[in-house]
Amino acid sequence: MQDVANRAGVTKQTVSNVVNGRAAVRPDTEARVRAAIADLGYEPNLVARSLATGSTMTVGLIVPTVASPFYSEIVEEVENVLDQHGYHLVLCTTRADGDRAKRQLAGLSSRLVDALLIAGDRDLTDPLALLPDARFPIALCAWETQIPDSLPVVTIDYEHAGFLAGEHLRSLGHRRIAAVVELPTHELRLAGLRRAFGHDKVSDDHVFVPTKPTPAGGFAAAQAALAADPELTAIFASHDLLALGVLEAVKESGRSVPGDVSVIGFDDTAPVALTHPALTAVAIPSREMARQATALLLRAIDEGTQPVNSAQLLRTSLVIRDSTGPAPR
Amino acid sequence: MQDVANRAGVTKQTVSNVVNGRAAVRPDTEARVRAAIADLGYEPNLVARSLATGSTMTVGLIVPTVASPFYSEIVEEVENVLDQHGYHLVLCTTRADGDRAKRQLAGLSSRLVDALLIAGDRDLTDPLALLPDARFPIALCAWETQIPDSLPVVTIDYEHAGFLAGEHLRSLGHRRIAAVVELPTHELRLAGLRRAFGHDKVSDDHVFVPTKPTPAGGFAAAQAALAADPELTAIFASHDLLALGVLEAVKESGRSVPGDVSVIGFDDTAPVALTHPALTAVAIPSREMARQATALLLRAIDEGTQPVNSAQLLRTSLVIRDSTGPAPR
DNA sequence: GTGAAAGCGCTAACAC
DNA sequence: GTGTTAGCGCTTTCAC
Repeated sequence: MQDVANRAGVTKQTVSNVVNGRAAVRPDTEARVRAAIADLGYEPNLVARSLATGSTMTVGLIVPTVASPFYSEIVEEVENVLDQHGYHLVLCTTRADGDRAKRQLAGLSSRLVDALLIAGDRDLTDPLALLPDARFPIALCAWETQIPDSLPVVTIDYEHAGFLAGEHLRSLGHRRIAAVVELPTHELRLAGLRRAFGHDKVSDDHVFVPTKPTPAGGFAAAQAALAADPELTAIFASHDLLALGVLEAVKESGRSVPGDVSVIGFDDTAPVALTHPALTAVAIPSREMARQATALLLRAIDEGTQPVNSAQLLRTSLVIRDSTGPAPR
Repeated sequence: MQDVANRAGVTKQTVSNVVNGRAAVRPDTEARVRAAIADLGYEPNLVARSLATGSTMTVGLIVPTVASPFYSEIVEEVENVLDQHGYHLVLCTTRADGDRAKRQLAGLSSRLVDALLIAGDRDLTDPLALLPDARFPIALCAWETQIPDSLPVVTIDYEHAGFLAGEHLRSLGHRRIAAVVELPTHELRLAGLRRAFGHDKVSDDHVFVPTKPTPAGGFAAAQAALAADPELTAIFASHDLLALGVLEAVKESGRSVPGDVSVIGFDDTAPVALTHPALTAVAIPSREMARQATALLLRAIDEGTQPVNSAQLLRTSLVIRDSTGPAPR
């Protein structure tokens, strides 16, 4: 920068003004400076700028994984918003590894980021205690388990979403159902389902916990469910990837969907609209959550305050497609 | 830091030594410093450290998208390797937007990152000219179109991979096939397919370009293919997501897979092993590419040199599952 | 083993 | 409009 200043016959400060378009600079001076910048191939050092300004123009995002449509949609949406505002994204995936999550949290805490968004409570329920004293804004999104009231959060009412799914199945006449549910992560979804049916109708022996959060996991769990009760007429899956596997398992067993067995998913991410039959699912506004949470953080950065500490619950809705129908007689 | 030093009755330098475990510090001094750190809740400012050391412990990754299993696997693998070495990941997705890609490139160029990995050439073939003069290591991976010889790259022989798929189908007796191919992105894959069959066997009117790189896109393209030539016995899809849609479209048309029509995919990402029938696919070692490219960069950072400029081609293989079989008579 | 001084490259605040 | 001065929080070098 000093070199540029020398070459243009000005001071560093003027170069800075030109680069940042901040103060008014006389056109001919600006031209000289720009010429010098071009000649020398000068590019400002953002680290130095960050040290001087105290802002890194970077936001951290912690997600459980990126290899699931739900979270990859969130990542993309967050990055969209950040990009629009000139911010960069530091991505951390926790991968069901609490230690890793803690390590990442510590790493980001040291002023590498201007704000932090934590999406999904899978691996980070505990270390959250560390957070409230951070010196940058933090927000949570897609938070399912006990919502800490020390931090702002944008999420949905997962219990209600589960209830919606249950109500839909119940109103179609289903009485004998199974649930393929990741536990304890998705226990609220299950609780909602049970509220719709009455707890006894979805007793523990009709709840199947997949070994992996993948279609394969859902497939195996659904096979177990059908083996345990061949008479069941509907299966609830606690998220879309599981539902994909459930759908296959039901079809594989020779049953028709939804003629013999109805299948309902959860999240309504992009891939499920194309299954055959197209999957009915509770739609979670993941992109909207990501947008709002990110906006919350950017506003907080702007105003130099902690974000308003509120719990914002977005609405969920049921997207009825072709995988659910009336219970067979 | 000065506060900590005062409280412990030492200088900033000693605090620095303690924090970094660098020089030898007398145990009692260290204890006093650590106590002061704990009391004051001191955390080192990484930005200041970066300015002093010239290293940000951050690597940039540019990918077309994160909402596809192929790239999300790469992102996860890169982050794994970085995490192991104490590095952070700055993620940029280009989203089929050349301008956005250019902007991000420019943003990262200004010493925010210690190295840059560009995976996938979808949106960044052009601005690559800007790169060679960057002052940090850069590497490419999963590069399909003309490989620039100014930068190191870890990729596969896409033409050969396409050839493998073609050979497989040909050896099963298929003669009348269609290809669902993203163009121009995947033209090498198509070229390989054609080399196996002879160009005339996969003429342009048997090539269908999906409107979107999703299962839905593959579904529509396969429907068009089947409508155009109801007699075809095999369909090649230029990547897995398309193959998922192709599979559905074939089944939907009342044909059996692989009895009537064989389907072969490309990439062999996790989801395809669970389709029914399980998808045969050319396996691309995406995680291995990501690992090697990342390792290349970390080594270059370590040694303070540009990475060795080589084109490394990993091997591909065919994973034969249940979606391909002998051509019907 | 610890301290003192200098500097990383930039911006902020004010004087001219 | 532009120059001057100070300082962001750390590491580096070298003297002690």
